Amino acid sequence: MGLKFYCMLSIQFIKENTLVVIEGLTKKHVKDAELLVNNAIDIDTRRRETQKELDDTNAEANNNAKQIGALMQQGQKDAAEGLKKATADLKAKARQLSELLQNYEDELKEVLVKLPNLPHTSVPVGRSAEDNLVVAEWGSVPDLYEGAQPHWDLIKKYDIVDFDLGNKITGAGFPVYKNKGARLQRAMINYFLDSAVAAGYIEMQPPILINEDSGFGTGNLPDKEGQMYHAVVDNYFLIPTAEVPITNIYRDTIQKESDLPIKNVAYTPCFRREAGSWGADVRGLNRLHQFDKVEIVQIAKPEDSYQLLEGMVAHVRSLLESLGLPCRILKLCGGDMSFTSALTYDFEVYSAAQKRWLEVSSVSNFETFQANRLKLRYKKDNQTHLLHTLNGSALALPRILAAILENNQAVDGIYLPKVLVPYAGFEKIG
RNA sequence: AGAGAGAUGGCAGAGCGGUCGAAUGCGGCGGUCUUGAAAACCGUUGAACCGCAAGGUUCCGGGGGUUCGAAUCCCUCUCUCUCUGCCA
Repeated sequence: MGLKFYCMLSIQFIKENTLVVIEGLTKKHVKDAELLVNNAIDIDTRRRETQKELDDTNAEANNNAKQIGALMQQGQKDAAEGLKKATADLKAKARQLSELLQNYEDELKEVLVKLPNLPHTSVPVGRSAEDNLVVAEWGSVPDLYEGAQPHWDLIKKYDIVDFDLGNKITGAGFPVYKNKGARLQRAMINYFLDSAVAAGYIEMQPPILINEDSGFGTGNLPDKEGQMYHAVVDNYFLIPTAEVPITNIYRDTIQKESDLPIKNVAYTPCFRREAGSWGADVRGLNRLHQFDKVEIVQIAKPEDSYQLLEGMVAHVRSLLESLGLPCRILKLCGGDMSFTSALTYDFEVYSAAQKRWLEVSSVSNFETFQANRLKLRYKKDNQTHLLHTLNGSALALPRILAAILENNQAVDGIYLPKVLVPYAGFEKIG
């Protein structure tokens, strides 16, 4: 009992905004949205009726128990015995009702868990990546010299990332960064962290293994179980992103209004099994099982969250501009958005030698979808309300590295973006 | 890893099986006093669910059990602390 729901959209919201919900779900291409929603409301009605009946039964039993206590003290044993019997019957009835209630709750949860978050009204209609909206684009693709190479050749040429060694130690998708490759990576981590701190984010260093409760909190369990590495002996999971431990810091809390918004930044390695997503065009640093990422997270009052989302977009944009990479921002359409997101901007850099856009950041507002699971709330006018959670990469490292290597290559070596030189301690690879 | 102790409201800390959602202290909020502040004094102060409301139900680490009745008794799990061992 109590709050055992791990559902995402709250049933109250669905009841009060049925049409909006159906419309939103349809935009996300949920099949039979109307049927699912009506079914949920139906189950909830029965659930509430059962709960009322159970509460009444319990109230009566409690009342009896009090009377029995009083009778015993007065020494009226016979009267007490009679009441005891009646109360035992009530208990049996309550047991049945609470089983029934549990059934309804499970049934409801089963339906609700299948419903994704509703898209923000500004989300473009569409089914796939093709329908995403380009909302900004800047920088120009460099003219590469004759004989320019894709990054998977460059890393061999300059001996800065070694996949064979990673294979030997672990397996595919676990590269070893060497020499200036390792130093450049470290430089980027520090640069990204410092930039976020300068923008008002509080830096955190969370655990990179999480327990089951945390996995449920951010919605990575049970759905994406197969995507996380699992340390079976202790039943811990390796994080797929810093979002998971950072957001879970605030699980099951009631925040003070004056502490909002909360802004955190964290660097962590990220681990993804990427089961089933290995394709022909996945080469080199484009997709890895372990990679480094700096993540920004905000927890905000509902009325502020979209403005703060724009602030996060601006922050990521300024990072990318400072690196001098050609870049574009996409507003994802309903069909391409994640299950949990209400609005997502993807950032892509153009990697000149492989002639491809690479996603390097994804900035999202989840509104109350995660907060509902997390029980993350704040108090206003003596009432508790769910908060909004937002996060974004700022930035994911390997693809940035790939783009820098490819775009900045010259006959005599690879030149680092100027902002990274003081961090790296060198200005050229090769 | 071995031995012992413990888990109660924002924190600290009480709680003979019935009158305990829980004493007390601190903190928070509101007020009196004050030119203002402090002090002092008064009041207020957990969460979820059902209900228009009155009110009701549930929650004292998690799960299960005994009982008419459990924060209080029993079982189990998890976690924390102290001592011993081991080790970045």
